This record gives sequence, C-alpha cells and structure tokens, in this order.
Amino acid sequence: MPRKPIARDAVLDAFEALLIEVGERAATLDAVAKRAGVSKGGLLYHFPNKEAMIGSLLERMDRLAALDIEAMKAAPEGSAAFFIKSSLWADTPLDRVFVAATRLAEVAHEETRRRFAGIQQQWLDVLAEEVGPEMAKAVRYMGDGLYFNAMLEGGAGDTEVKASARSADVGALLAAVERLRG
Amino acid sequence: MPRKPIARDAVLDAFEALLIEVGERAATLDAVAKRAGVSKGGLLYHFPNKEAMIGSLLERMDRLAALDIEAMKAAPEGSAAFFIKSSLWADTPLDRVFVAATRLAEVAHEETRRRFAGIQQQWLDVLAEEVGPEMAKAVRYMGDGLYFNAMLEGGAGDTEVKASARSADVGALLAAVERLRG
DNA sequence: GAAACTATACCGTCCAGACGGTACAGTTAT
DNA sequence: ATAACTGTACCGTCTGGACGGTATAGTTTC
Repeated sequence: MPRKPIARDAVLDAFEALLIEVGERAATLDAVAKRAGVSKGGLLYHFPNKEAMIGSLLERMDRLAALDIEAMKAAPEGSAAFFIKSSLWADTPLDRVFVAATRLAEVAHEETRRRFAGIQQQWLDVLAEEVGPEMAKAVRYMGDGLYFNAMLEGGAGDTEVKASARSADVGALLAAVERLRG
Repeated sequence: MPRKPIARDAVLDAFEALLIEVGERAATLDAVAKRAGVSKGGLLYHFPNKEAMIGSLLERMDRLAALDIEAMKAAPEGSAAFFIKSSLWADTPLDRVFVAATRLAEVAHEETRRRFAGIQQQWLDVLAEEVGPEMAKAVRYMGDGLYFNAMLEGGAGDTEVKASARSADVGALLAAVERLRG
C-alpha cells in the first residue's frame, strides 16, 4: 500500500482558511502551500492546477451540504428553525466551506455559482414543505442575510465578539419565524 | 476655461460595471481604462492609484446611501416595506455601487467593510423606529439576503429573467413584513 | 495658456504553472 | 532475505505573463 496523501486534505483546509480570512486575491498557490506546510511542487502534485483545487473544494461543499439537508429534514424543531440556527456562523465545516466558496462566487467563478444555486434550491424545497412556498422565501432570505454578514466580516477583527453579537440576532430571527409560521 | 473632466465619471462608471460583471480580479486598471474609453495615462491622471479610485467609489456609495435613507424615512408605505422593495436589484445607481463595493469587501478590503457596517447600522436604526429593534433585524436580514443573491448572480446570464424571478419574491417578503408588523 | 487628456515605453513585483529532482513504501525476482 | 525495481508523495527552482504604477512627450479643448 502506498503512503497516505495527508497533504491533500491539509492543502484543501489551508485553501479554505485563506479564502475566509484574506479573500480570494490573497489565496495564491504559494500562500496555500505555505499555510498547509507543503511545498508548492507538492501542492501541484495533488492538484494539477488551481481550478482542480477549486473543484475539490466544491465537491467538499456538496458533500457537506447534502448531509445538512438531511439533518434539516429530520430536525425535531422544524426545518425553518433549524435552518436559521445553522445559518449562523458557528465555524462548522459546512460554514467554512460555504463562506470560502462565496469568495469564489464573488470573483465571478461560474461553476461555483451554479453549485450555490443548486444547494439554495434544495433548502428552499425543504422549507416550503414546512411553511409553504411564500414564507419559505422569507426564511431563506433571512438565512442568506446571515451568511452575507458572516462573509462581510470574514476573518477580520475580533471573531468572538462578532459571533456573540450575531447569536443574539438569531433569537430575533427565530421569533420572526414563529410569527411567520403562526 | 479648462475642459470638464468628463472622463472621471466615465472611469468610475466603468470600474463599477467591471466589478459587478466580472469581479474584482478582472477589474484591472487596463480593463477599466479600456471600458471607459480612456487611456491608462488618462485614468491615472484623475486617480493617482487604484486605492484612490476605490475611495471615490466609496464616496459615491455614501452619498447615494444617505439619499436612500432620507427617502426611506419619508416613505409613505413605511420604512420596512420601502427597504424590502429597494433591496431588490433594480439596476439603480445605489444598487450598482452597492454590489460593486461588495466585491471589494469580499476581497477583504477593510475600509469598504467599515463603510458597509456604517450604512447597515443606519438602516437598522430607521427600521427599528417602525417595527421595533427585534423585528428590524429580521427585516434587515431579509434585505441583506436579497443583496446576497443579487451579488451571487452578478452580471452573468440572463439578467432580465433573474430580475423578474426575484421581483416575484418581493411579494412574498412584503407579505412576511406585514405579518411581522402586525 | 493651461487643464484635460492620448499614446507608449518601461520597471518591479507577483503569480500560475512547468520541470527536474529526491525520499521512501511496497513489490518482485532471486 | 535481500537486492533491484516501481510508483507515490513530495521538494526547490525557474519562466513567462500580467498587473500596478511611473515617466514623458505630444495633442485637443476651453
């Protein structure tokens, strides 16, 4: 059996972290390799080019999103409440890959945008089963707004403070969801 | 009398358009000059460097946002309904500069992020006067979600189709706002 | 006559990617 | 069992191109 490609995941993690913290512009191959503790040559061994690296990150996103949608369907508190809660930045693997991918979509990366649209549609479908198609949109836009703000904050400043400030907002949103459902 | 600096606004418009349509990465000085129908030298005559150009764009945003907030306060249908409607992508000057600036915030441009936070706070304050601080957050997140989606779509694909699809969503959001207010 | 440009040449830096090499785990032939 | 071989998993360096910015000489418009 050949050695395990431990560097592969390390590279993907580093790429993700740099996208979140310093944006797409600064997530260069050199920077990713350095952060992953790998040489640039080693990085390019696993991912023949940058596009391939992005492709692997998107696969990771699809995989995690599929799990999230399953959990959402099965959530005892209802899919809408689950959705709002999980839209809050909590540094989960899904949160991370999502914000990282947003950085790519922002630079007009078409494939990334397509994947996003697909996942959002799935969320909407599940929400619509619980609160109807109209209110589902309201709920989804609230969640999107939460992501939008997480993305704007990025890695800058005091993450702790901002996270707790936003978790207070979730209470308000859950109350709003209750009203919308009633 | 010297000629009027018509190129200045043309450059800013071109920069804005490129940010929206092809992202920050592709909005290079050469590309901006070409799109504005101006030589690179001419561009740099008005803006000594790229940062200065960004600064001017942010000034434009602040100016337009201030007008919007005044209109919001004076809106007969209420500030919340006005806010939701105006969060829809309608290709207005404010919409354009806002999405363009989002592209900069996404690449971790700190000054841009600060300006955003300031404007968002003002919106929240006005909304809170009408629907209270809790529901104001719900409304603002919905608006943010609308912007988030406009931003993800960018200039790619059929803008007409997507705009009309989203304007249908606004009906749902306005209904949601009604419920939240009641 | 001066502001508002055009046009072009150039510099330093950074980046994606190519390339040639090395270390070593596992396999096969003896 | 061990020497010879094979393929995977890397490392370090180099190159070509793009980008931000400088410089400068000339041209148009008011």
